[in-house]
Amino acid sequence: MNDKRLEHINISAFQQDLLRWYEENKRNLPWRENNNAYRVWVSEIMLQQTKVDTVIPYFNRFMEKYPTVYELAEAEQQDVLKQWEGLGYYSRARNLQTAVREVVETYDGKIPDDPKQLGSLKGIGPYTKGAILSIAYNQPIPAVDGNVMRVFSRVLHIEEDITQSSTKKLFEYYVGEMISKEDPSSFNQAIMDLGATICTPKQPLCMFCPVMEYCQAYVEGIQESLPVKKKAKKQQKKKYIALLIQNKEGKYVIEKRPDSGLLAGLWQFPMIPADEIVESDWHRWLLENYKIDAEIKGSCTAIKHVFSHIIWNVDVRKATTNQETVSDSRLKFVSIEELKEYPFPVPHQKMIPFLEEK
DNA sequence: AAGCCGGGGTA
DNA sequence: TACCCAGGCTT
Repeated sequence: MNDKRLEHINISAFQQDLLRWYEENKRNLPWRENNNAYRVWVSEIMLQQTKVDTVIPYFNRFMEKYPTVYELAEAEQQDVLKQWEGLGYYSRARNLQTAVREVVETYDGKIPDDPKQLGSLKGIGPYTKGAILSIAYNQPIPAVDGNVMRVFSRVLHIEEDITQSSTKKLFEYYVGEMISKEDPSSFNQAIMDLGATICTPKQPLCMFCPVMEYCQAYVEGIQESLPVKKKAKKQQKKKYIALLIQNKEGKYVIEKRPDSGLLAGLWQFPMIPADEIVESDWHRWLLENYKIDAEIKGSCTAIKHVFSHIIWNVDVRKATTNQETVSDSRLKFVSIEELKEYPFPVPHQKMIPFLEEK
């Protein structure tokens, strides 16, 4: 391999300075109370593309409701999604439960410490596999995420585009060379803490960095221009009309989204794709697609919601119907109280306060 | 390799 | 706005 970047660095001294800093400065986080593999696993899934502060309350609630793999394995998927409501990337929740069920059935409830077995579980990719093996089982395996690539792109002056999959393998190689064989758990977590608190994306606090003397980018004064990352393309915009359809019993129509794709398995208020359907056709379109005959009223609020790859602009309108039942099995009439038991995506949660309003 | 998949926080 | 975040799955 290409070890030029490692020639100038004293790996053992780097490890020592990093680990000493970590011991004194590590963050006090709920999933660090112990190294229980299930807790590590759940935390790592929740932390995918999600900040620590966002995860903490979800993690605590989740652990209270599902303390071990057995409670989670036996839960209803809709209840798990309700626990995940607002956290995003809902396939994480579905995959986690699928994997937990496999652990219960195939491994007698014990989370595998074998890399091949662990990595074959649904939702456990290269990063999460490395994180669980190192943190829970103290195996010297890299756990390369965006944080780690940022830190090492600077320490080793690596200019490869970190959005490329080949680049991730390069970092896995280097971390494999650098990781402490005595305390891989602390090493991996130390890099994460360093990336989150000091080696930040913008204006890194190099003055407080425990490994600044080993950092090639700092020596060259180019830490702000690393890592190199290709720009993401802009999101496409989509317009919808969301309908709060009330019947004479005061109940509202909600709809379960398909089992795959965006917001899979979550519930929402019926939506008309306003890019495709002109206003004069709304009533007919609703009748044909939802089998609901409703009188659509004026707009009561507008909601903009930015996803990673789409932007929704939703015009929310009240509507009334004389129907008391719906023929489509993905549809339901529910009271405002009942509605709160269903998992809703955030943009639709924001519509709920407008239900009671007159 | 590129696209899909949420939501919140920051400069 | 734009960018970022303890990524993985599908195509």
